[in-house]
Amino acid sequence: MSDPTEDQLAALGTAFDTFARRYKLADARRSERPLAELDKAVLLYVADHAGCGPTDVARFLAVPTTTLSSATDRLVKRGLLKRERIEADRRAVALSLSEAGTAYAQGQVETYRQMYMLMLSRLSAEERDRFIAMITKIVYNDD
Amino acid sequence: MSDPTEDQLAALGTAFDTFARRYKLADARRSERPLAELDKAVLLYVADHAGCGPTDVARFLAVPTTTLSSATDRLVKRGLLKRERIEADRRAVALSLSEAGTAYAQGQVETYRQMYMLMLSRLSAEERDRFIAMITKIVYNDD
DNA sequence: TAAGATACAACGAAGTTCGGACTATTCAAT
DNA sequence: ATTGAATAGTCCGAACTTCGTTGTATCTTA
Repeated sequence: MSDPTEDQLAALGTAFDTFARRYKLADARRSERPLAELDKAVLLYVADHAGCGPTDVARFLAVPTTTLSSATDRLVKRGLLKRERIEADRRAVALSLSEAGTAYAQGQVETYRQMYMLMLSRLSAEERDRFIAMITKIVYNDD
Repeated sequence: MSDPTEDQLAALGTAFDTFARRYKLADARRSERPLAELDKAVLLYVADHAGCGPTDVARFLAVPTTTLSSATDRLVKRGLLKRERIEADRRAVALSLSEAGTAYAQGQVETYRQMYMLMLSRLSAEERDRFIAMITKIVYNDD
């Protein structure tokens, strides 16, 4: 298969660039100091992996464990995250969201949902499926 | 036109999520301490807008001017950016890239180019055009 | 020509990242 | 059983970044 043309590459570049600046989504909880980017990522990850350990999260997000420790500290301090020692391995800690953390995560997810909605609404019904299929291919079929 | 389905929204969400983690591109100049995200953005902007002022950049990137001042400071200190008083308005400063800055920017652009290349290479020739058309529609036709 | 708007920079407080050192456990191999 | 190595996490502190406040020229305009 022939290579993409320079025009295509350039077009994709400007599109992504604009994209990134445009869809810099706002925080759920306003008023309070917004969470650090990392903290939000941690929250979202734990939302889908209740009981996981800090190391799991650190590996997934590709940050040093000490950095992740800071993040969980902040989240616990804010009452969004729970840290519990577990029986099976007493060195380990199990992370899970508190009531408030769950609410925050849901708000965040909802915000994303609306953003995606807005994006897809620009495409026709058939285009939507095609677009999703393509971006999925790009994301997952990469060596 | 009917709304996107929940399935579509969910699929797009996971795709983007993975996308963001996967394509966290490395820095051009390794070895030295990597530039802050903001600094890279500034460099890329100035590369395309030689002679612009700090305020322009700040507005474009949506950060406070003081923050941008810090960024230009760092860049100047590293020898990547030049700051020059201009005649027309002596309060103003004209930003432009130094030799090294230009090299850095080019390296960065090249890295992006390769990333886009990798992405598009996953699609067939016709898909590429369609994909670019769609993402462009999404990015630019948004209220 | 004085009052106000502009373009920036200096300073400093508050926060984030992450390497190094340290504690508590668990595992593995005598 | 015992001990030496790996593991899970945390604590500490240095180096950075962000951004509000304050201050300084320099236009602008009434």
